[in-house]
Amino acid sequence: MRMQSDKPTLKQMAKKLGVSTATVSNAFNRPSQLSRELRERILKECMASGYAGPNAAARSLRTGRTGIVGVMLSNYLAYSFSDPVAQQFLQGLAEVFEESEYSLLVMPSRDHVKQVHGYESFVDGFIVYGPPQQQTLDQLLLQHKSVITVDFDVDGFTSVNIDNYSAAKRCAEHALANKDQPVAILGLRLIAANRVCVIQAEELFGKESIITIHRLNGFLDAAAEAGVEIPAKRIFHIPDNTQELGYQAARQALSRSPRPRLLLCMSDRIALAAMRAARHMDLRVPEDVRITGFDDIPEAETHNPSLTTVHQQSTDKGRVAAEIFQGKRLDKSIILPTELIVRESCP
Amino acid sequence: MRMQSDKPTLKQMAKKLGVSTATVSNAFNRPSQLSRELRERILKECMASGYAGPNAAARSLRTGRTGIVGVMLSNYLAYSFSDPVAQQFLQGLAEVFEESEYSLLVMPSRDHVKQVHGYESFVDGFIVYGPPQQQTLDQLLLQHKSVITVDFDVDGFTSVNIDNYSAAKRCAEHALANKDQPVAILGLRLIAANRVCVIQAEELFGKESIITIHRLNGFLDAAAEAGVEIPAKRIFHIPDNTQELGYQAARQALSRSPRPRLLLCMSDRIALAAMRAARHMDLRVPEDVRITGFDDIPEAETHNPSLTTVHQQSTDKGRVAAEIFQGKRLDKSIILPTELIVRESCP
DNA sequence: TCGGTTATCTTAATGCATTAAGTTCGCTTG
DNA sequence: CAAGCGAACTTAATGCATTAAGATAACCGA
Repeated sequence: MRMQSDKPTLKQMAKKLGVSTATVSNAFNRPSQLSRELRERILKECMASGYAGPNAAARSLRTGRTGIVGVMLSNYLAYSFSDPVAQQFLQGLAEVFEESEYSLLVMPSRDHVKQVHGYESFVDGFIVYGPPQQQTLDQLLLQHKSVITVDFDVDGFTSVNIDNYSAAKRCAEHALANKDQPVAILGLRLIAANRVCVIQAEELFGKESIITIHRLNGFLDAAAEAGVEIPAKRIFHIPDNTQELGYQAARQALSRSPRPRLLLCMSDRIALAAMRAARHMDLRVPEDVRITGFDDIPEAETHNPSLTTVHQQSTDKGRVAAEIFQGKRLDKSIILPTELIVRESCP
Repeated sequence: MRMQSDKPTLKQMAKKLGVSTATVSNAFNRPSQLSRELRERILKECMASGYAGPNAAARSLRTGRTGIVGVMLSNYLAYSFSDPVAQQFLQGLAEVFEESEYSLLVMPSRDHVKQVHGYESFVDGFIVYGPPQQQTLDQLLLQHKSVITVDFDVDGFTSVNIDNYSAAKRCAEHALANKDQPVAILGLRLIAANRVCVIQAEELFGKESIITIHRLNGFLDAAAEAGVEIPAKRIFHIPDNTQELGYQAARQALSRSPRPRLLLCMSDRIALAAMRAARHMDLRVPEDVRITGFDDIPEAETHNPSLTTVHQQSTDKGRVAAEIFQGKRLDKSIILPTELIVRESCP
């Protein structure tokens, strides 16, 4: 196959300059290996000839590294870029990787086929944020590159995570202390359905690895211990962490009779949407309905009323993942702390 | 140099399977070129042997493409991921590229040296968001790959932009209609200083290519036409689009005597910070001070009081850039429309 | 039965650069 | 002055896969 472009190659430059390829290569990569004058002459000529430096693919082929980290986001990219928690995570990642030689290759993990047989395997390793499909995981295992998983655990990979169960339980314990009933749960990605709905208890089997299930169990165990029953038909499944879907679910939940007096939400976004829904239904928060969130995104504090929620260090998750990836930390897997933040929405 | 890893290669797999390398390659890339049974046998054996597919660097070396788009953000990555406008832009990009074969390699454009001699040149082309250093631009020109610039224009590159001058002018015309004086401008990245300060008129020379200068000129021309004077010492430079810096600048501006009765801000983030500053100084918006923004980020609408601002289609910027990049649009450079949105902060 | 397809696989040229090891040569040093 | 050394280059092996073109055998229609 002929290259359509007529970009010069290192070899051509060497010939034109009357030096060896090694010397041209060194001019770009190891300045100490040649005289200053020659190096300058080479760089000047390259610039003049439109040679922008060694071909990255060829270089990588030789050296075996690319300087690129794959960031696999367990959702559509467009979605991830709009999610406050994912944004904070990316910020943390970027902060650390930016200081090293690494660039970030962001990719969604939905479509496993493209990813693994595709050009994405350029990367030196992966940071996997949220659980991808099993098939994608298998492929990742095959690549034997370094892989850090975030917000889920898989045997054989180092992970960065929080204790979702305990955090959720702690939050629910606080919220349930006032004995308000009934209680509804606005849950995120509990089952496979792609619309808002209540769940069937048996649908949850075999999904123990998902963080939202951990949170659900935390809620339910706290309820059980408090002697409060939360039937499956008061547990709502929301397929994605968006305002719109959260609003929808909240309206449904708040329309049930008897009306819930406490909404346990699995994310701040959902909780904020629920507050909006409550306002539109002329319900006061917290007087008529108490609401708790999860994540502690910036708006949780500034919103009126402010949101009682579980604080998690999303930015640190990114930082830590990046540091472990680069071997700047000795930890194997790590569990970051969380903290219950009590504010106005559920005092 | 010996590879430390013992990953199998396509050649080794071919040998082990007793077929040619071409056949193994075809098993991965062109299924129609071999029998179903053989293909399955090959893929199975590869999986079993831990061969995850053709080496991306080698493949790319042959084919000349990588399936990766470089997204060059004119700032620190961590910053860009936190900026609402950049986020929307990235969403738009992601939406379109996600549907094609492309992955996104995000990189900051601060440190030009690494970028261009580095592994980043893997990409098939660049989307450059915001103006990078001149040196980076020169390097980009050298690479003769396809380059789309966003929010700035450079000869030889296709661009996606808005008419910052007219939009700002239109906004200022509206705001100045009520003759409130004095007026201060909270400007973004007008000069090189890395702290909040007022500008010296002569510092602006030679920076005509920057969008914030266009906005500034729009503000100033509207003021001139309205017969309002805005001296340099009432034009504030804010080095980055953050709440904190915006707040700082707003406090400074509102502390001047006589106190400004109108703040023209170059971004919504700054404007929102200014509203916070005003509140902390017991000033009512818009009664005591009117405030306008730029961008129309989501919070502009939900904030109380809501923000008068210039709406720009940030997500579309990303979409359009991605489409042009892929040749799905015939446009050369394009100017997206903007719209003045009058809300409570400056009715 | 025979030339012509088709399906299936192989041969071998090629893409571009890195780098360990080797060569020159001028210069220091005992 | 011979040996030794360092600076400045060159040689050549190597990394891994793609793909046009060729080979082979089975199959097809007349």
